[in-house]
Amino acid sequence: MASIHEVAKAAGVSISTVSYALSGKRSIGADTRRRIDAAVAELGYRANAGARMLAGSRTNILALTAPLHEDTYHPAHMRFVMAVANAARARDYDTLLLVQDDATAGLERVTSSALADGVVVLDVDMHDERIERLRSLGARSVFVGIPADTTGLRCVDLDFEAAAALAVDRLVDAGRRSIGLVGHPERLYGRGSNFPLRFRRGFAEAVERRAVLHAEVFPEETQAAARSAVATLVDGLPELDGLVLNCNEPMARAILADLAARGIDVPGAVSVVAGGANYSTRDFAPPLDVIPLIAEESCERAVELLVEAIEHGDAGERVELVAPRYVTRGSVVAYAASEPGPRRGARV
Amino acid sequence: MASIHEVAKAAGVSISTVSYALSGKRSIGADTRRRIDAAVAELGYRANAGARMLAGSRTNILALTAPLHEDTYHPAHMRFVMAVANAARARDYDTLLLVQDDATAGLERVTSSALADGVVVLDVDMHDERIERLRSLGARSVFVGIPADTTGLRCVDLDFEAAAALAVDRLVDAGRRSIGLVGHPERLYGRGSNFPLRFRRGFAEAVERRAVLHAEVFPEETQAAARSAVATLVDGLPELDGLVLNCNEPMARAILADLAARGIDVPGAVSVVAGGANYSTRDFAPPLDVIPLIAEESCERAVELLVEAIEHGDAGERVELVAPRYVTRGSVVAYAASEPGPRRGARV
DNA sequence: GGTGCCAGTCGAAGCGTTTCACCAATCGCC
DNA sequence: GGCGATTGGTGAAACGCTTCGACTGGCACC
Repeated sequence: MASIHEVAKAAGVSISTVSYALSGKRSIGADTRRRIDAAVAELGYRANAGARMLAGSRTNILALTAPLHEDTYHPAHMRFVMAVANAARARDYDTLLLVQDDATAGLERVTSSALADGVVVLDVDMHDERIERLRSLGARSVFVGIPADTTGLRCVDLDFEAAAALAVDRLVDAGRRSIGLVGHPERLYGRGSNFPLRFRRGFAEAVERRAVLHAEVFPEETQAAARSAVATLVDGLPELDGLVLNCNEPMARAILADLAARGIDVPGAVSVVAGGANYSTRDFAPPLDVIPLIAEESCERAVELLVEAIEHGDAGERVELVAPRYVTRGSVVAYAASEPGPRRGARV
Repeated sequence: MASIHEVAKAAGVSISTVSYALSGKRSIGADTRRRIDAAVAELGYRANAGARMLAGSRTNILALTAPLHEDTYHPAHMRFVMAVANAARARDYDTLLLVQDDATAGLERVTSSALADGVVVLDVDMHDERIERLRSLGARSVFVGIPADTTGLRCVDLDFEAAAALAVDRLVDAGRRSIGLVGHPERLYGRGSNFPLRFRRGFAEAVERRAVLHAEVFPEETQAAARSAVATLVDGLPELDGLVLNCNEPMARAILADLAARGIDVPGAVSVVAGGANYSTRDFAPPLDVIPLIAEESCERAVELLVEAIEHGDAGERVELVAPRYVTRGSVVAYAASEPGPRRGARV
């Protein structure tokens, strides 16, 4: 309510002095500064946002475009939204939420009305319509996820290919030679949500490179599909002794439950790793080794990049892949020395 | 980028005419309007947000304060956030997200800098610290949830007491006489998230009023707790033939699974209703009758109330309870005529 | 043919900042 | 002791919009 004018009067200085004292863009005498601080505290002064935007041509607001697809996994989505908002706040930015149809349409509004200084793009599709939109608007933006064509784009994401490779490597290093992949439902790969695709590619390359047997399944998100997925793997890969999970939490649990029901010992007979998982595997039975997908990590880096671009006018293209980290919880073990053969022994 | 000045020049009219044409606050000649519209389209004009805020002293932004407690159920939380953002957009408002510690601290910032026109408060505690904060800031706000003291507050929420009563009534009307309640973990009632409390109270009153046997359990969110909860109910209420669920989805599933494991037939032996549920019960086995907690309903009404207050300066206090709706899916049935006795018969 | 009214248009005064250009005093240095 | 640099301060010009008051024709009415 109080304006900078009143603060200036109360402190006995000019308006511009108050502005400089508050922004820190010029040095201010110690005494003057004290009087200004006192006046600000006294009056509970807070710069008017609209005036600041108008004069400063900066809003300190980031738009967050977060559509919700039918197949979006809500808890994960939530984490990313929160993570962006927190990262923004840490750099003194507020976050404007663009959801549903407005996730695309709203870009024009907030961008060309200069409501937001930049845009954080969540849940990126391979050929995302927001890419073109943002390009034509000339808006500063950062993508959390990697679309097909990244020219001119700022992107951050977990390195899913490396994550898949890491999972395979650990299993192979533990002596596993027949490795299955449980991926997302097939249709996801079509639509072009791209991380499943990258993980899948990473897996394919890794099993090739390590020259091990392998099989892949992409079950729908039902218990029945989980069961038949396990059946497919076991039938198709009789020596199955390693499993990489790149699916949602309920599916991961269902797979484990089915393994247990079949009397397949984890990790003895089949060692298991969850890769690119946005959930905790600590309370799984057994707790799973995991290469986590940490929302905070990607989002913080993304916001950092965007804010840098906004404040220092950095141009351009940049794709940053966050290196995967392996968390051991005991679900991958080497074969016991006394038991050189694979699963068959343990199975009985 | 283009300013109103350029639009005015292009249309051959004055700035104020453009402003009036765009806001509709004064009538405009048909021809003038046409020229202005053409110029706007041509130039891709969009009013500068900062300037508009400054001059109009309205921002068309709603702040959404949505802290995430440890025990917040993410998917539900997500729904409410989305619902608010959508409702706001439908009324031409944008949504600024205030999360975590900023959920409280940010209120001062966005409010006294006139960044937001009003505040939507989510996840309301019985004695929420944001209440005092908002009161002292004199900010327009609406609470989705009902705190202990509602004087001077605008609140909207599902009528959980009525929901509980409705659940009990349906069971009793179906001839059920021994009704159990599965609530939230005990600590939730202490902390003062208030809807569990209201549901619990509604249940207590209803079973009293209908004079039926009853028991209540408040399991932690684990499978083991679910099992022991069922055990407690069955032991404490040997004739148990009706069950009201006011818990999260995983717990509800776990309870059903345990009933099945015990060979207790749903709905024959025990009829079940989920009350105030924020999840779908359609794919449950069996699908459950439900009194849904619909985020969109509460949030839309809340935003409507808030926007009304902002735009028409409506003052004050108002508590609106959304009437519960009962959705039948077949998990509540009357006893078969041939089988007057309760559960025992069906159990064998 | 006044009088009053209304629709349509305009000019200009804010709104509350930031920032540029300018000035005065002080300081260090040869 | 004179000169340039530095420090701390000021006034005023933007920034791009909304809105008030004033103005002008045209129209209806008696």
